[in-house]
Amino acid sequence: MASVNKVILVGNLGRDPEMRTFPSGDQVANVRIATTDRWRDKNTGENKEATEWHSVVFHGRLAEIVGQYLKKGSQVYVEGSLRTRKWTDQSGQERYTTEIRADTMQMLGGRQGMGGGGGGSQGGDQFDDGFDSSPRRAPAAARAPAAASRPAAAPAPAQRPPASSSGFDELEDDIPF
Amino acid sequence: MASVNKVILVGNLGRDPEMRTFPSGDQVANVRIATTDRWRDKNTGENKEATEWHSVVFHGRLAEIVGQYLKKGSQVYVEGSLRTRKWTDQSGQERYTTEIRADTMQMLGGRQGMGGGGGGSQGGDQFDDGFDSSPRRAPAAARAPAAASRPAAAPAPAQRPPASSSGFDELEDDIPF
Amino acid sequence: MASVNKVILVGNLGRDPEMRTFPSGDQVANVRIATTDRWRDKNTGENKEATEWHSVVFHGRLAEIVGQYLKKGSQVYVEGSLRTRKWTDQSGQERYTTEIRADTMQMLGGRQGMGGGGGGSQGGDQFDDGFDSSPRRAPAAARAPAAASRPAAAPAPAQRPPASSSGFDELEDDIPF
Amino acid sequence: MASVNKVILVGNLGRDPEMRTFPSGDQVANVRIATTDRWRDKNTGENKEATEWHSVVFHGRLAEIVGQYLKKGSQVYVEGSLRTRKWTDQSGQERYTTEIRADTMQMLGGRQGMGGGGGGSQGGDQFDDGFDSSPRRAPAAARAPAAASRPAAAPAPAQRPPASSSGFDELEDDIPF
DNA sequence: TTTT
DNA sequence: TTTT
Repeated sequence: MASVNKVILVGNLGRDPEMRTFPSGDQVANVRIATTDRWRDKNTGENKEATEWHSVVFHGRLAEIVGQYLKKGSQVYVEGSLRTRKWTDQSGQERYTTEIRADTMQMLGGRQGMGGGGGGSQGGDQFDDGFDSSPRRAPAAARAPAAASRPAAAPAPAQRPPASSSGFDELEDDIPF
Repeated sequence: MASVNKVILVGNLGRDPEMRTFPSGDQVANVRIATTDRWRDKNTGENKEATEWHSVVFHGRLAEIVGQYLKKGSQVYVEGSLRTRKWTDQSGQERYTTEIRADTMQMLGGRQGMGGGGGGSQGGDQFDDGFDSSPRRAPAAARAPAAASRPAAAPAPAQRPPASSSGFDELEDDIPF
Repeated sequence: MASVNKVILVGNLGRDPEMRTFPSGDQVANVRIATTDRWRDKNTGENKEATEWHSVVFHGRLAEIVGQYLKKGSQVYVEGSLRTRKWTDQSGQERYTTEIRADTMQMLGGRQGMGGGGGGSQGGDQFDDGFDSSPRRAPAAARAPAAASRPAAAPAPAQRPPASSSGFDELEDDIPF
Repeated sequence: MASVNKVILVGNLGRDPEMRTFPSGDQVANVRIATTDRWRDKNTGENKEATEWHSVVFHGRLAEIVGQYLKKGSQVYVEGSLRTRKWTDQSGQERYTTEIRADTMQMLGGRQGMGGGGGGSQGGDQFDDGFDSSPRRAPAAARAPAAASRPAAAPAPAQRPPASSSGFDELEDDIPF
């Protein structure tokens, strides 16, 4: 059946990416992204705001880029799809966590939000290392793998949802997100 | 801070909408929408598929339209934003549910998936009854209220997440979704 | 520089796709898609509508699917990017034509709008023939080539814009669109 | 008929906005936005890039914000819809120009790209003057008017397309864009 | 937990 | 005509 499952976010990282590396060398990056709505209350005239936090998962080459260039505070554009994972908590109850699986990522807003220590000329945010995460013409490696397999994540008995490991069988380093 | 929080879905209703009506007459519609990915496994060559289920909440005039025209199986285009609600389950544990708050809705694919009993000419899906849910030029009533207030939903002590009631204080009829 | 150039359409084909085949066997499909806005005039209370026509270009495997399954009247979801081509008309003047280069396509709304003669069970629109044009997990062949080259189309001296032939050098059959 | 006509851009202004003011005081802003794709050529291995230029039209309160805060070089997120206008050139020939009518706008990337002279703390891009152009909860004034009427622009006899003036009858100051 |  |  024809279907579309698409998420588009522009927001800021709440903290540095959580990286996990697989024995194969493949990486997964988990990131928390904040989006904030601001509006004026019709009745009271007050300025209001509400922040939404999103869990975003990056795979493969995209994860590497995230680990290398993003840090707490970075502003990013992310395009991906929703995935709700089922897991079992300590008490044996089924629980659900909704994540965004990223397909593309664009760094926004100059170097101020970039990781990697390098100062560099404020105002730029270009990658000069041969990769490209443009939505349309990016090399395969800079986008999510197009037709990855989709095994269920092995759920861990935890109170917090287990880290997403879609598409991989073993974790070298399982930092819960 | 500049931010974007946008979801676009094309999928089918898993069951009829769950409607709730407020004393004011305002309505909320909760809907489960399925999106299905199909792909061929690179290694085995097998055809695979995975279905994702999304909880979508409609308010106001949009909710009325949903209640009137959509039913189990209806194919829809939905545009909205992600909202994660926190609630407390029976055992006192904090839990989270992620929903899509719909801003616009478009019925797709002819009358076959429409509610309301009417047969009508198969193949069409035009509305000729004066409302309009077009993304760009819809009358205010057919889109989500533009600058609604955003009080926290009053969480109910339940094992399932309480029905979303953002923006309203009292439920006339609280069907858990 | 970080950038995003994205178009999302849901609309209907104004006529059957125009197909062109290259000596290599590659195909290009040109399609005209109508989107219609309806709204009620604030001042007069009249119902109004305006139709927008979009030129959409499909390449490679996507073009083949379009040629095989879409026809006049088909309802489709298209995701792509904007491209403005420059060409020279008969009088030597520079002119510009804006097209949407499609990355993904989803057929909507049951078989009523499908080409290929087959009747089939009205109401469904599932493909069971091994291809997949889902936005996320589609096989490479059903999406636009990820990193195609981008030579300028060779402009033809015509009053109408020449057919788009980005990425190809020779046309076997040059039907102007 | 159900339809969607949506454009999402992240790019930079090629020059300062062109502002026009109507006798009523309403404003229109015309902006040129560049999006750039970069990719590595599969065959030659060369880094390539192509820039696409988009004409974007803002109305009402959004136009005012654009005039006040954006300038050449500003990085923006724009959401809108495609509109192709027909006009007649000097020689009497019908010509077409495709524009993006903006519905929402988000400034990206800190103050480095902001107009208005003010230096301020680099890295910020917040508005502190009571308006809000957030996609979801913005006050009506900061988004495009929801149900504006849609009269055809009065075409001017020019070699370049006449400036877009959808929704307005008279121009106080007609700077061609 | 971000950002302004 | 932008940006890196």
